[in-house]
Amino acid sequence: MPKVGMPAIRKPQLIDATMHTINEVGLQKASVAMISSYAGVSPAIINHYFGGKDNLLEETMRSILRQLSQGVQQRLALCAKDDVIERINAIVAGNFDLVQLDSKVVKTWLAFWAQAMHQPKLYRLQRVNEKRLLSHLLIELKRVLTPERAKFVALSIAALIDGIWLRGSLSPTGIDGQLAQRIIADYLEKQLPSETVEFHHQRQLAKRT
Amino acid sequence: MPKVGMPAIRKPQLIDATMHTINEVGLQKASVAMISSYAGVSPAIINHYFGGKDNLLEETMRSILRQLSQGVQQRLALCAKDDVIERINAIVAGNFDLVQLDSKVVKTWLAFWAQAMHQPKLYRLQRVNEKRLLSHLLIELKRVLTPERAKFVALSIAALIDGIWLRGSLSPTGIDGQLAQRIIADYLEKQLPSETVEFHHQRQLAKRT
Amino acid sequence: MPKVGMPAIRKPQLIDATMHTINEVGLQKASVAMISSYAGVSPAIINHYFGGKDNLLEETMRSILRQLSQGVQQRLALCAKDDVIERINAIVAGNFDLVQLDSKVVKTWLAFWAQAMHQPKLYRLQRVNEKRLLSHLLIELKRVLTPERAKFVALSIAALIDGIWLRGSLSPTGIDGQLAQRIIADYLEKQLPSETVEFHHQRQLAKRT
Amino acid sequence: MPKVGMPAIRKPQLIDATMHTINEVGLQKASVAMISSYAGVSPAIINHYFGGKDNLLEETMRSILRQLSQGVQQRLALCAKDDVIERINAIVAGNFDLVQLDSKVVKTWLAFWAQAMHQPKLYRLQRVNEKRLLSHLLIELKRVLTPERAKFVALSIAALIDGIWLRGSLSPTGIDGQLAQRIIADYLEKQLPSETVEFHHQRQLAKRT
DNA sequence: GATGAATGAGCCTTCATTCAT
DNA sequence: AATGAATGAAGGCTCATTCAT
Repeated sequence: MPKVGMPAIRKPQLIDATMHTINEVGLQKASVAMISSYAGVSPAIINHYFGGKDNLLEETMRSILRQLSQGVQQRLALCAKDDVIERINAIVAGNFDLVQLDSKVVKTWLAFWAQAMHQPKLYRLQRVNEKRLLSHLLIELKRVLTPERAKFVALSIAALIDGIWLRGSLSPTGIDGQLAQRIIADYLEKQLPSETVEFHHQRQLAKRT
Repeated sequence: MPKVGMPAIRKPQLIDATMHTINEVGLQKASVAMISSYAGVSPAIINHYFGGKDNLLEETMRSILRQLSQGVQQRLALCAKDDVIERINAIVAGNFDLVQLDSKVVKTWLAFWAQAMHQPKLYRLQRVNEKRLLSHLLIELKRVLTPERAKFVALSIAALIDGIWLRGSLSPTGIDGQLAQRIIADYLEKQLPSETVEFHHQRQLAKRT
Repeated sequence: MPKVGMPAIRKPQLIDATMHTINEVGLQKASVAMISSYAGVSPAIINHYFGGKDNLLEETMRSILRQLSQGVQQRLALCAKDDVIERINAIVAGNFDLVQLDSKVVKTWLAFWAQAMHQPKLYRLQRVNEKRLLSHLLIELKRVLTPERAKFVALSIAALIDGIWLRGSLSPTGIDGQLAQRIIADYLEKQLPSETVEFHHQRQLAKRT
Repeated sequence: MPKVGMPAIRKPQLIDATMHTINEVGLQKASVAMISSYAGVSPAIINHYFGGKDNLLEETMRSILRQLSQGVQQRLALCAKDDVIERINAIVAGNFDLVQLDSKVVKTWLAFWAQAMHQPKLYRLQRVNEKRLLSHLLIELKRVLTPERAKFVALSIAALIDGIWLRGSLSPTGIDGQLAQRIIADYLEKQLPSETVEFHHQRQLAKRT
């Protein structure tokens, strides 16, 4: 009987090695030889477990997106159903989760974003993710704004999230998640009806006591 | 008897071919063979004029940044010195110039952005550009906001610009420059002192008559 | 507690899988992975039972040759000892046995023939087989022809057998065993002494009544 | 200006190296590295001139078939139009031309024959060649035999040619072209009408005086 | 100035085989 | 007995670059 359960060990190990390698040298130079050598295994292992480099890359992207999605879902689950601002803050916080701000993850993500334009599979993954963010935001905003205005604000917030993230990715100091949340909170206060804002503030005060 | 002035012909020709090729197949697969074949010349030409592929890529990035910079400068020159909003609108418009929204340019830029993280020369170019945008915005905002607040708003606008641009780059319908300008104008109205906004609106009305 | 008698099950199973795979993708692409996967077992099994791919291939060739030899022997055993033509027909029929005309067998054989030139073990197998055919033919022909003439005719018949087989191997309609037997019977009638031919015809007539 | 006319030098050189290598180690082990090393050039050259190994192999097969075809055509051109036997002998002689009997060519051909079953391009080449031989023979035979009988005899001669060739390919002494011609001449004498045979013999006698 | 020839390094992948379980 | 894990070697191919012409 052979060693069993290795896939469950090797797959995440190789995905991590992939992100590590992309972080170090970039996607272009991230060869299977480099990735596998970082993982301390033979290059052939990648084909054994993923059936090719492309699949490994796709699974790596998928892994990042899964983590992002989970981070948002978990935060939303902890929120009150009726505090729109709190819920949007949760969505934003999920997108600036510490895991997502790790240099390894940031560079991998950006590399895939550029790559996605020329690789249908990655493109689809990216699009799904992009639409999910918008959809999450819209669900909340529609409760306090007209549909048209809700869409406008959702687009703005999504743009702020991605913009801050993109600019931070290139900054030597990395992405400032706290600043991101402040910027977006500030934006929200000015866009949402005052009752919504008031309601949120009072809930926050209540929490602290 | 060498033909004179060839560099002035060949260099832009090859830079254009580079963008075209990146647009078609992505940076990863954009080989010198492909680029030169699109330009209708021999691969050796690239080394002749640029001394290597890396330099060609750098010059291509430089060319895009130069165009961007010029677009902003030209628009600013046409603005009143004292209408902050008009000037910021000009900066935004420059960043969403039709030339910059061309698929060729968008994909090339994004490719370089991802690449910049692992290539010092490109990194420096990108940083300069990034700071220039912020600096342009700050100059205007500081005239109507506290330094601290000005920085906060400048970062937000820069994020909105890059975020809209990034999200649009992946969208099948491309980047919607008009929407971008509306989102940012809306943001400005809510962030700037009411006198500043009033002043701008009256100038606009005056212009039309 | 090892299962006993497994070799007797596994070996033919793997030999059959080998022929099947060669039939499907050719000898070049018939990897142990493919062969074992068709057999529904692990690739390591092949080394277990045959000690390597080369041995498996050799055993496969041996298996085909054994079947061929048996087919001829069985047919000869049913013949009258003194009817030369009937006996030669039996030899020919053995070489065009339905088992030997199966696409799997034909392609495997041809692949080995080409291979034999560069692999001593296969070469020896092939030579033995080749000589056996000639020898079988000579034994019969020498009873009715001069030794010199017998050799000449034996070579011709062997060539006809192999030629028809080879040409048929490439034909989309496969090998026409019936036509082969007619061609060779026709050839024999013109090469053998008329008494021999007469004797054969009368025996055939006698059989039917 | 670059070196010109290299393709005309390199292509035959590489095709020759291919046959040489197949002769030495067989098609399976004939890697581009080996072939190019024998030709004294870099492996990349093969891609430069043939665009891949497959094309090189195909061109090699084509080259052999072209030579065969030319050998037959040239011999036919020297024959009297009305001497059927002489013409068939010419066809046979063309197939047993010294060039075609070279070990290099024989092994290459056999390798391709086996390969052809799994590679459409080679298959087509082989089929064309096979049909051409039959067609050449039929043209002559139909002038002296009924269509049905002509086809029967043509198939027989083609089988004899291929069979003698195939058996000789495996023989340590190589292919005996002279014996082949004697066997087929003998066959013809017994299959063709006596006038045809007579006419041929008298022409031969006349030639010698 | 411009080119096709030529190359060496590197990449992804396949594969026969070994090994621990 | 049988297997999946794992590997090192090798294969075909791409590519940026150099060079003679």
